[in-house]
Amino acid sequence: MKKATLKDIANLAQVSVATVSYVLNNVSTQTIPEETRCRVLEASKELQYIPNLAARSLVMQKTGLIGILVNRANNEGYWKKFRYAALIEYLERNLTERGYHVVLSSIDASAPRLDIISERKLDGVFLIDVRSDTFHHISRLFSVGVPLIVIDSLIDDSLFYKVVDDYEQLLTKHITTPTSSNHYLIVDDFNNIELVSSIKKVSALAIEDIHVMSNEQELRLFLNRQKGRSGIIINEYISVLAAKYTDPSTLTVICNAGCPDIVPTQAKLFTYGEQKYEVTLELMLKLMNNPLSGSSNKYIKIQAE
Amino acid sequence: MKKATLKDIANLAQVSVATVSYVLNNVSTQTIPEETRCRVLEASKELQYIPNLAARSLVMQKTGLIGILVNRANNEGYWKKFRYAALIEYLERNLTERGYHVVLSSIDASAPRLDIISERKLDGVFLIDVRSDTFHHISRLFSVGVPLIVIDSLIDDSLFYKVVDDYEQLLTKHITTPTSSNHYLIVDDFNNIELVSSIKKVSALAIEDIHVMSNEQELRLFLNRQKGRSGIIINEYISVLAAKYTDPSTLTVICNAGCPDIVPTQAKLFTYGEQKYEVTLELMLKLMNNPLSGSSNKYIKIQAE
DNA sequence: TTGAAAGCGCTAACAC
DNA sequence: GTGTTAGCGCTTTCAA
Repeated sequence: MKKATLKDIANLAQVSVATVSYVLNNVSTQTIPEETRCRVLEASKELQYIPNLAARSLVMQKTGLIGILVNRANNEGYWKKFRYAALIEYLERNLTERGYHVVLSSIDASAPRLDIISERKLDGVFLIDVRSDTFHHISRLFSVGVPLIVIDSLIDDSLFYKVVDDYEQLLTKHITTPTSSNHYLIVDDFNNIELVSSIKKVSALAIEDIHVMSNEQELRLFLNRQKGRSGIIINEYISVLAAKYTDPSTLTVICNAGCPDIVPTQAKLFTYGEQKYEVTLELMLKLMNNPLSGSSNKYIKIQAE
Repeated sequence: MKKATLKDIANLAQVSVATVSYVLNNVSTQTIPEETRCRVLEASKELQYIPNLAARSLVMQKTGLIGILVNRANNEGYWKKFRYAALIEYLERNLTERGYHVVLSSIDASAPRLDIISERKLDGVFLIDVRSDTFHHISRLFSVGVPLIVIDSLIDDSLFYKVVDDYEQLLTKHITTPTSSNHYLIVDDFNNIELVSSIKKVSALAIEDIHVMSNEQELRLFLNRQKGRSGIIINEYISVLAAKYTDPSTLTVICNAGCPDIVPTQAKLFTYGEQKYEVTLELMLKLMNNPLSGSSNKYIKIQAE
């Protein structure tokens, strides 16, 4: 009933553990006669051998584990809770497909502990919506040399790649045209306040026309003050809430949670979706193959669709 | 630049690795004088020591890894994609809080490979929405003795615990009362068809009054045939879609995705939520402490709120 | 072509 | 009290 090991196979097949390892891993530098190869393979099948990846990791210095670390605060609104569900699902599914295993871990936004990266010897890390004021904790990780991609966070740092939606392009070119600037804007409440500030700024709207999401009550109060105006909302889940208090046809929704389907039908919408996920994934795969492959510009800006 | 190990600390503190291990793990059977304890602690701090959990796992035969395995098919509707986002978030957050690390892995619903459980030596496993016709692959895992909880799946098996929403109680007691049975029902498309069948059956509705979700087009056609009737919908994301084609005030929504907030405001709703998650988590914690703690009834039925 | 053996970093039994 | 040492299961060098 005990799990079979290389040793068990070696015993059964009457060879050494080394040989078993060679066969099972198809080591190209070794030439094994078909006869022994078969004996080993058969024994391994009979014993239902499954390798122990912890042991392998120890010697290989590679774990095959990729971390997705999401900054979370207590009692988040559901729009925050679901904001990264689609991204996580995409990354996980594609990484799993490629033979990696994904470790999902929420980290306390106000006191991030990233020990998991070293403890588990993660081969790569996605760090999502991180506060920049806590980011210095992380800089020492670079010495560890782990490929790390920061998502949805503006950070003053030149070491790590950062994938971030290009709200500027969207807000200035497509939405707030000079001729129709009588808008209000509802901004998603990212943990990374620099991102929030940046969005506020590029919107070129007055302070009183901008609301940063906090809770339903505040949202309602803000919307009540905007009667008759049209609005831009970042995060489709927030738009669902907003539709309770204002006419959806006056809304333009910027979908950053990968679920445009829930946007009220009368609203106009833009989405950051699949494409963002693809870019993020490809970047990670590239970084893991060649940790030093680095362009000087570490910001990857995603265009909306 | 290289990661520090116990040996490095031992060298620096002028003690043996054993002593270092004792100190760092607060081994109660050993009595260490304050003086050496400090030396070790200091050295460990200076070298920024972080334990290698792969090595520890190897000797302890415990990895501290919990798997959340979600059956997924290709090209799923977004209602399926988001169905377990809240559950996963809850389990992950609470498990992480307790010092475990969560491995998230989608497995191909039509050809599940559960090697990950043995490979990674997971200490516990949640298996979500699994097809029963592929479940026999799994039975041998019990010999491994891994605590495994099956979620949202009716399975003919007496070994594993199964957490499942009690649709029967809800449908018979609360919704389809004898006096108002002129309903239609839209059922979420679980991979576990036994669950779908069971829901159909307990609803006591005629075949033509039941629609199993497949895609938006089919949903629309079905709803067009139900003009003027009231309907019950399982899965709040599907209800959003349905609201495009029918009057939301005629709908009763059973929320199984943890996001009742998106349900159209005019609709009536029931939810399976937090409570389900708590029960699932507690069961796992219990099972991990005492793998043999088993009541004979392996079905845990969750009541709606 | 095969195998003995060193060692990845850690724990714990046992000797001193 | 502290250190020595035997593993945990695996890969890989080097010798046979």
